[in-house]
Amino acid sequence: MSAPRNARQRARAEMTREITDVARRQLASGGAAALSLRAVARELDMASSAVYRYFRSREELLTALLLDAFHAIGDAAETADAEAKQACLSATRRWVTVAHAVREWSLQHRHEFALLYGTPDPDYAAPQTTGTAAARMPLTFAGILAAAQAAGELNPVAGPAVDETLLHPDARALLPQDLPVETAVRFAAAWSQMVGLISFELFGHFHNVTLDGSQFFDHAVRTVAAELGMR
Amino acid sequence: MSAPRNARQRARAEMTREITDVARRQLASGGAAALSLRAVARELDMASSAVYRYFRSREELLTALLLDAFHAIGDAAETADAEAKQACLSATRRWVTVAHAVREWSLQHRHEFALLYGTPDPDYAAPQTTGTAAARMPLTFAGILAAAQAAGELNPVAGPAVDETLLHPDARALLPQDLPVETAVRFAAAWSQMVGLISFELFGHFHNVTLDGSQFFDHAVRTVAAELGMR
DNA sequence: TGTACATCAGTGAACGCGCGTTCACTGATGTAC
DNA sequence: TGTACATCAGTGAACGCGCGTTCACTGATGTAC
Repeated sequence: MSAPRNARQRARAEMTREITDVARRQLASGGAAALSLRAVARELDMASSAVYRYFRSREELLTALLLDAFHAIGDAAETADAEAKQACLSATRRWVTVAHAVREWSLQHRHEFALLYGTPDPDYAAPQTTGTAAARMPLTFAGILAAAQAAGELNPVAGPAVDETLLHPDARALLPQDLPVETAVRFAAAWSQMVGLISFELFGHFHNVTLDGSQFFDHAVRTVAAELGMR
Repeated sequence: MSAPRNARQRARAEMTREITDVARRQLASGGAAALSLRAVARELDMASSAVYRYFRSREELLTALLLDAFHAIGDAAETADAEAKQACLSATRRWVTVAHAVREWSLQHRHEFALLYGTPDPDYAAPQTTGTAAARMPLTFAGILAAAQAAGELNPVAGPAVDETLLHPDARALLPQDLPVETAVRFAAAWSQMVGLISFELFGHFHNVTLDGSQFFDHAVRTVAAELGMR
């Protein structure tokens, strides 16, 4: 992962970037199913076989796009959170701000969002380990909750008791160890429901539900944040 | 829509059913993208062109499957609700029971669920009007909320004020006119979040969140029901 | 009841399309002496 | 600095695949007289 040393390596890095850029555009306009190596090569005026110098298969190219997208949505969340933090917003308002940023990114990158959180492509087995990329967005929300707790601004929530084993250790690890497990479970549900809401809107299932997706989302997210016990 | 009169019409009805059955099986095993008229014809030992006597295009066949699936998930919800009603369960328990029934159907029919609530297929424009089919499942939940209200067992919910225009008239129409708009909005959000949770689990995004999808879902749905003000 | 005609299910070949991937190759860039 | 060899980007043809849809046709079923 060191910097490219000579002309050949620089050219290689640039070509790789051009290929993923074109591929991302094609993904954006027609979804993962519409992404074809041949079409990418065509747009770059090269033989389709040449792409194989850069990616061993269509699957490997898709994986690169998947990782990029995880980082992009993570960036969107982190950037919005940094601004919210600087503006000294309350935990609830930070949460809502970041949620809107994630929704906006998703609206502007529907097919990339679909690649991350939509119906999986039966012909494409997403890699088991997406490293830290996939965790960045949820981790941003976890950070907000953690900050609220650290500041002693987290009200305990009422609700059914839950078992420690309900949460996956990986999910538990995102959150402070001293956070009550009830709150941790609520957090996981809140995050899932938020992403679920975005899917719903993106995939067109809101047409008969609300006339104002943004306001509806705002309301839902605000409610969820309150129920997490944040101020 | 009258009963078939003669042998030819009976044969036609039966053949149509056979085609949709085979198509549904193929949809179930590989998703909408993997459904091909040629494969269906092959499985039925007929020329691929023969299918065109029954469906004018692949799209028309998919639409038939879509409608079937809406009815099937509606059936699952209504059947569970009828049992819950007969067992005189509380509104909350009715809600949770039906939610589990919907989840179970979805787990057993992943690809059909994906057709209804997953990433839309760019090559397939789902019909604008799915008639009453699509409404059956949400309507079942609306009925539970309405019954709770009619019985005076609905606590008012606290939360941000909302505008009447936030909800689509179609969604509003599912619910009693005298239901507070705040509750109506919460209902819409609750239903969307529930379907969103199911998508999430089905599409494999829960692997790192929970170890027990059913229990996690139970917890989330129970919480949501409580927040709707049901007992 | 029988005949003439219309309807319609099903056939098989064909059209035109695009895909992922492989392979032997050419020619340019990089490296070791 | 120059030469010999190795590395590697890119080419173009080919393989093998499957798809949706159309079309002229055959032969069976249904209908009107």
